Amino acid sequence: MSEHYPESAWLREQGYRLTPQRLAILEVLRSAKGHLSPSEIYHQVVQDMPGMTEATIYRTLNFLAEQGLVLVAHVGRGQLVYEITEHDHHHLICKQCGDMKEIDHLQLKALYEQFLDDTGYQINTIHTTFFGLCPDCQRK
Amino acid sequence: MSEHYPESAWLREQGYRLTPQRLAILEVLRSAKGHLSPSEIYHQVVQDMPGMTEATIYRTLNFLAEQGLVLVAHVGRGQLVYEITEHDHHHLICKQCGDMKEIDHLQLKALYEQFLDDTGYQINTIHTTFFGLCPDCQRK
DNA sequence: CTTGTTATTGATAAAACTTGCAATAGCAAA
DNA sequence: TTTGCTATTGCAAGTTTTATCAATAACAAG
Repeated sequence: MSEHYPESAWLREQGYRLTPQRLAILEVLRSAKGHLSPSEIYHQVVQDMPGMTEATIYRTLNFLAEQGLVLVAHVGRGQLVYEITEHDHHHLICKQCGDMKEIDHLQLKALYEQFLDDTGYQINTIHTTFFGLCPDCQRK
Repeated sequence: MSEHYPESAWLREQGYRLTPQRLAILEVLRSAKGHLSPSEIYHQVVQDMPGMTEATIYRTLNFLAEQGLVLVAHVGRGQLVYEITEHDHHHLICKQCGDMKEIDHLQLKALYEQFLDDTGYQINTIHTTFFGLCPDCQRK
């Protein structure tokens, strides 16, 4: 992302600032295919931005996640991973072999609407991880 | 949980051992209502078991989660929380005020079966957290 | 372009979590 | 009961993540 992306204008409207650090992190996420962990992001960003701190990485990722510009996912064990918000999707992960499939958001839309009816809750997090066994691992 | 719970026999059958540490942690989780964080669990367990280490808490929680005896949940920001596997349920959490509702597993059963049809994946993790806005926070 | 406000960063320390390894202790089998 | 195997623990060091706070720098307004 650079200055002309729509997110930029939007952030400013909210009273937030467009810092080089935020732009760099978003740029890395945007050009990445799939998930990145905080340390992966750090190592990529620090190359073009020697001053970058890990603390800033964590703070910025939390901030961007709250703003909905990036998605947080808890895929498997260990650290959380982040990815740019592009198309609404979810993950289906094999606990055995780690294989990962994407689930289109449309498949959950009906469920979300049902939650609204049942509980009055309006779902907005958009990202859900389901764990299971892939067909191969079920056989073993 | 103590020696006579069914989990005990099952663990032994798998070749795992029934240690006082595991029993104590399970006992704390069993008598707790709702979620506990690792440090909460530690502070409770260490009272009756002075030797208990935090490293053991983390290792044991991961172990019990892998075995399916406890559920891990990512409720809100910050650390993961754990609870005993008793009735299958999920969580619906308000991102604004933190209010939490339980969702019965039956509401997701159809979805899980659909995943099996579409992808061949058999869901086994049983615990999913949905984030959204509760009715009150939607008005503001 | 200059200035003032304050959101954001960097640096540091603290907290949370993980890992490696030698010593301990479950428990199966004799 | 006693013995042997090895899963598990405790300890200590290492890594990851969060919190604090003074200094910096976006950006709106003059």
